[in-house]
Amino acid sequence: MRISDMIEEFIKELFNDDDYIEIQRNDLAEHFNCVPSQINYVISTRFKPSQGYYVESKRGGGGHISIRKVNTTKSNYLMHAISSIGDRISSQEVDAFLNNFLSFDAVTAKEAKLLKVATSDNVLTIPQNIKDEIRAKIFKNMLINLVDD
Amino acid sequence: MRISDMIEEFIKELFNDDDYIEIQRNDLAEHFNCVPSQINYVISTRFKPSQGYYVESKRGGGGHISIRKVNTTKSNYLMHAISSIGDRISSQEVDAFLNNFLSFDAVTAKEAKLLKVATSDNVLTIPQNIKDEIRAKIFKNMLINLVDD
DNA sequence: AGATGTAAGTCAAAGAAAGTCAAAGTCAAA
DNA sequence: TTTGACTTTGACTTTCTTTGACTTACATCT
Repeated sequence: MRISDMIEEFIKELFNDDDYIEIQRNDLAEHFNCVPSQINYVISTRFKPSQGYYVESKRGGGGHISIRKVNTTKSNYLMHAISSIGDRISSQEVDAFLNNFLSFDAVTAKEAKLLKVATSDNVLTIPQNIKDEIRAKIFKNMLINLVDD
Repeated sequence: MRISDMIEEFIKELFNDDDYIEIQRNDLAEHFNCVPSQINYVISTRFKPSQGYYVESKRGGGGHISIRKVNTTKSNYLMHAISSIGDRISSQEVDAFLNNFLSFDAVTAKEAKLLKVATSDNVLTIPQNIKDEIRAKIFKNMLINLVDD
């Protein structure tokens, strides 16, 4: 397992029932025996706003990185997500959305699987320049069908 | 015996009782003393949805190829349909399939809706010459994920 | 205020895997 | 014996991760 994945997992476990945590970048890096900037990498790839997290930080003495889980109500969740998706989306971003949808029970596991497959890179073997655009269309249109039923 | 056949066999043996495996492309290539792209060849010719497999992969450090197998022993209705679909399919044909699936209760109404949307002409705004091909890929890959075993 | 130490941020290079595509090879069937 | 489908190979590309040198911001103590 990649070190980044372990760090991600570790951070996610820190949210115990709370929706807010603070971490020390250097401590965490030391704990995982990696360079501090690896923490930044993990945060910027796995705790983006599109993944349902809001991150702030403070430098200097007593500095820290704080991460807040943004939660919206289940009912608004999908609609909100749909409108936040632009004209293009990568498959990693789709994954991130799906993880959130699942943790908020906004979709079922089976639905998530279908959403993922229909938008996956392996399946969407079309030219790069239109891939993310088509993916966004498929994704959004499928999601619309999952809103209120 | 062809090297591709040996690789195919080897991979199939990795599913021990499980229906999910992860492989390292380079390791496997080394094990068989072949170029890594040979693995891609084997996977794309022998582990297609019509053969009951769903494939995903990740590049970069810690990357891998994952293959999920659908248990087709009880000659599932959907499975049968999947293998009957060729490399291309029109949206009318999709509709016909969906109607059948629904009347046989092979999929739920919601699932049918998702299948339809993901493969519809309105959503799949890509060049005519590849449209039916991509539609077939999306359709088959979604279906393989609905086959429950 | 200025100096000093403590944290976090940035960015690009290096490394690790997998993907693509087309040329060349093989082999059986027509 | 030619053809065409299938296989093998390798050069090149893309994606993701790890690492480290350097920068910026904040806090505290003279």
